[in-house]
Amino acid sequence: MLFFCFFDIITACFLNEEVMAKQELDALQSLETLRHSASHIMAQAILRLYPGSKLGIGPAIKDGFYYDIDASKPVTEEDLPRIEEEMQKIVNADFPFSREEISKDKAIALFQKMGQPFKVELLKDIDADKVNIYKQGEFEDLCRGPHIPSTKLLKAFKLLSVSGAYWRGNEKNAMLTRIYGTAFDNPKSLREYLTMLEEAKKRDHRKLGKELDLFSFHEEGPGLPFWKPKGLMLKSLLIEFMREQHVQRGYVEIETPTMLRDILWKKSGHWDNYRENMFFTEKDEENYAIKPMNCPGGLLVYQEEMHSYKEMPLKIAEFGKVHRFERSGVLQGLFRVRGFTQDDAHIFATPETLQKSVIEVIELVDFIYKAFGFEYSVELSTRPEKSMGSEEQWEIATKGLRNALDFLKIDYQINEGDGAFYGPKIDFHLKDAIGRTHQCGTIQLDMNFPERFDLNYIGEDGKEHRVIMLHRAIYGSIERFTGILIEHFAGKFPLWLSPVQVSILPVSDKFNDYALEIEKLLKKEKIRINSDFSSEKLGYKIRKAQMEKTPYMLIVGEKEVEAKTVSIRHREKGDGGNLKCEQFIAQILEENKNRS
RNA sequence: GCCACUUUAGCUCAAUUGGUAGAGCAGCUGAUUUGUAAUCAGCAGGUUAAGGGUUCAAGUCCCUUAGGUGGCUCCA
Repeated sequence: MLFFCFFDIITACFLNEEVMAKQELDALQSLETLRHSASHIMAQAILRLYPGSKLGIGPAIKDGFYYDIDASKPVTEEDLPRIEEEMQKIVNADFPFSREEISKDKAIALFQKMGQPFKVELLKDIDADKVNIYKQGEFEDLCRGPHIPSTKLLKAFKLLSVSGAYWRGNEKNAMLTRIYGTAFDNPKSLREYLTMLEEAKKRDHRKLGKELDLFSFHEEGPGLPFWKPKGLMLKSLLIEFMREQHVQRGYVEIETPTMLRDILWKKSGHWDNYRENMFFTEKDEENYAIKPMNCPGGLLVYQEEMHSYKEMPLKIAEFGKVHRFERSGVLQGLFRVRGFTQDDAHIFATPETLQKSVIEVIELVDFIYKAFGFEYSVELSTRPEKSMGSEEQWEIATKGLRNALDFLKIDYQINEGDGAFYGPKIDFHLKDAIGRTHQCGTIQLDMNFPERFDLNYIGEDGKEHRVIMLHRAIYGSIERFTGILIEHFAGKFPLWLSPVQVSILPVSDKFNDYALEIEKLLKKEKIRINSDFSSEKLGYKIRKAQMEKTPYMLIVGEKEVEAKTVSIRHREKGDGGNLKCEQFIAQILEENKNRS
């Protein structure tokens, strides 16, 4: 079908048969090609409007494309419409994309002459004799291709934002201007994508956090969230949910100090490897570090006594508040903060109990994520270049994780060389209501700490053995997870998570007493309620409760007082008729219990 | 940290080319006693993020600081 018209002609001829075979993949590929061509067209437009600009790279990315440019004049978001107009002219001109293969030396000379130093630098790094030059109209660019046959095929595009980006991502290099855009093969898809972006903006947890009065930030503490009553309720409920699971699954819980002397951090290796990200404080000539992780403190607890293989796996949880110095530019709402609570746990295992322990954690992750309606994907990361331990240790450790995944028949992707320096790990990426993914849960096998802290247990043979240690977090950062939940539910939390579950709305203050009676009954059942005794009309009270996204509204007036009932209004289903108060309580308790 | 943008009442936003800072909502007071998404009236609310400069005159132009937003290899 339409697929190959998006390929550059030569490639298309080559791939013709295969293309037919793998339509889906090729649809993706054609979109990628289209976007890549869009980035070339944008570069052409920019060179027209900003002559003398130097081009970096301009790839297609997941949802669009970008081009990095050292612009001759600063480019701001206000300039984007003009650039779009110029791009449209290029599209209308129907320039064919043509490919030419030339020698690398010739290409270097060509781009030198064109005054494109970044391209020259790229060329010098290319390990081939021949390179491709793509041309459309007066514009030519070094490019692997493929491209669409003609500029006219770019039917739906939009430039989105301008930002800074270091040349080749290195802070020591020049800062270029990166212009982001997106393109689709039809206007409808583009519209849908832009609508999705709008939708994402509406459910931005920073916006909803303010509107729903959940949390705040202050200049006095950049990256340090303040939890307000309703937000803290959310956070506490998440912790409570996890604690219930801990009890079910044989965890114990501890709490270790927020700050500990530097000697600990020197021993743990944080002093050498993580100091840049830590906060420090000093008193009586002693240096203290505010903990960026809970593990070293937890290890001191482990070390307090002898451990037997009989207690393994030993599962020690800690909802620890950690602080990390994140660079000011990377802070982002609750997603990236400097102080956060982890649902941390350390599991100490023997080689015999390792696999079982991993399986248990994976099952817990599955249970928790499903409770929120998240789908998720799993990644296994293996030994990186710079790492500690023997090949054999890594082999056993990685196999332990892999066997657990295989045992549970879980699909996972392998990230070769992406593990931590101290061990392999399994990461969980959850998918939210509008298709975005977030990395949250992690299981990391640690071969470093048991060595450094000489952590042992007494085996069946009466001898000391090195213990195996797992770090695990399921929410990850509770702050971040809360942010994700806010966006996932767009602020409409399920009943069990709603800070206010029921609003009681008397039709007029004549019925306040009856409302108070109902309130009492609900409070007894620990239902979180909020009554509106203001002298406003019912419509106003409903609107207010509705905007606060309260799941249930109970309207009480003359009819209800007489019949001893409540009129139920659900935030989405609307008027739900009248029920006896006890009936409503039974219903809501059931819903609450099921976390549905 | 770096690049660009940004910061006006508690919140959302106005304020011609530089010429006395406004509105809605929220708050408070009063009236109203209300039936499924906003009752009416009045009051109060600001060193325009902070500091400096240019100017007869700065919310508006320039500089510094702080906060926020979008980004900072998804590798021709």
